[in-house]
Amino acid sequence: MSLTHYLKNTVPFPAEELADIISHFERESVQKNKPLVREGQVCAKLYFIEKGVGRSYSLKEAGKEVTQWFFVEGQFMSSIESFFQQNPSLYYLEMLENAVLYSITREKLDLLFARYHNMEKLGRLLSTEMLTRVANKLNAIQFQTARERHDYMLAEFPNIANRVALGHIASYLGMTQETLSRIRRANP
Amino acid sequence: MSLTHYLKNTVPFPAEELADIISHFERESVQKNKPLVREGQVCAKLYFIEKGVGRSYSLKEAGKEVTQWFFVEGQFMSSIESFFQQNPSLYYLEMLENAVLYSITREKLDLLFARYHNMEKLGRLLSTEMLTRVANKLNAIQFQTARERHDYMLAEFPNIANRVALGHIASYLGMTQETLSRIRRANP
DNA sequence: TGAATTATTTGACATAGGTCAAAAGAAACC
DNA sequence: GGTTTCTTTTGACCTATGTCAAATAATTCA
Repeated sequence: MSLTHYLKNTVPFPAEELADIISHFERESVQKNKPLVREGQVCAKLYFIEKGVGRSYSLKEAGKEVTQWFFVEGQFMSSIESFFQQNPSLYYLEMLENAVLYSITREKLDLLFARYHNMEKLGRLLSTEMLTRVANKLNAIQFQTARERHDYMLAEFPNIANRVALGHIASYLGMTQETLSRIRRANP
Repeated sequence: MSLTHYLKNTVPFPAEELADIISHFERESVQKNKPLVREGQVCAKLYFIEKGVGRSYSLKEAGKEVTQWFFVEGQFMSSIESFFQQNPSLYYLEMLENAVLYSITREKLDLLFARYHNMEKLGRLLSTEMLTRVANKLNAIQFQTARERHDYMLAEFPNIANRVALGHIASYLGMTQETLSRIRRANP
């Protein structure tokens, strides 16, 4: 889904606002597995994914990678707390496939928030939506068994199973890859 | 903390905007343990807590209550997804102490969002802040041991331990009350 | 294509935290 | 103030999922 399309569908921007907003984004082609942000850096940009899948992850003891979130086409991607609070990021951000992104810096975004009431509304709606998604995952992680969490994931990210490594999904779901592998075997 | 004070501290509202905004809220004294919202109802109001502690919780098998979140003085409280998406609430909402709240309906809030760009910004900032909090809890629940989660809770809700029942805190932290009791004994 | 690398599956065993039951302590109420 | 009710603690035992290690399977790339 294109950025223009996405914006129009979310808030009814007048054409000239839309054009100005889009003009503040920059198109980027990025290669898979090249970190967009590293842990400890302040995340400088908010990305919109036109094509590709991305993830945020962190390194635990013994260099073990733990995936925190997946981002797919038609979604915004960032190390959200870092980008909005300008704190050092707790996560790495990378694309898992060669991808096409549209990026915007914090300054430009703030300018757009201040300039257009509609844009501020978009920001509010996106935050609220993300809040709902994170709350859903929290619910899954806190109250569901490994198998139920696997089902939650299929609903939240349909078809991601075919695009990303089992180990990434397992850590996203808070289980080992051995456990996920056994669940897949048991679930037809 | 009063609502006026809180609003002023978050976004620099001109005095007349502030007065108009405040006038759309209603002061309510509510008794402890009386549900403000029941599971399955659409949550009609957003509350600001001037005095008291509240929680959201749901009923699991065998009528077991599971606390999902705590809300303290100077915070907004609601069944957030229900209030903003107008879906049936997944949770009950109640105060755990006799309390003083300021409430606003969705219609009035939407009117304020549309009327004042500043208000939209407040909404965005609150969403983002809540998102950060939920993400922090998710991180704790997913990656930390029972003992570390207990420490996370002390940081997120300092001093709540003295105000609410151990069983409520245990279920909030995703552990049994027996486990929380043993942690408290072990941690001086 | 075939060797090297990386990802997934399988098996044997360990453990944090759960469950169930009962005792001890607090709080509420007549 | 003593009885009832609710909350917290303690103990014995159990289980879902983790850990470690090794065997397959799938990808990558010379």
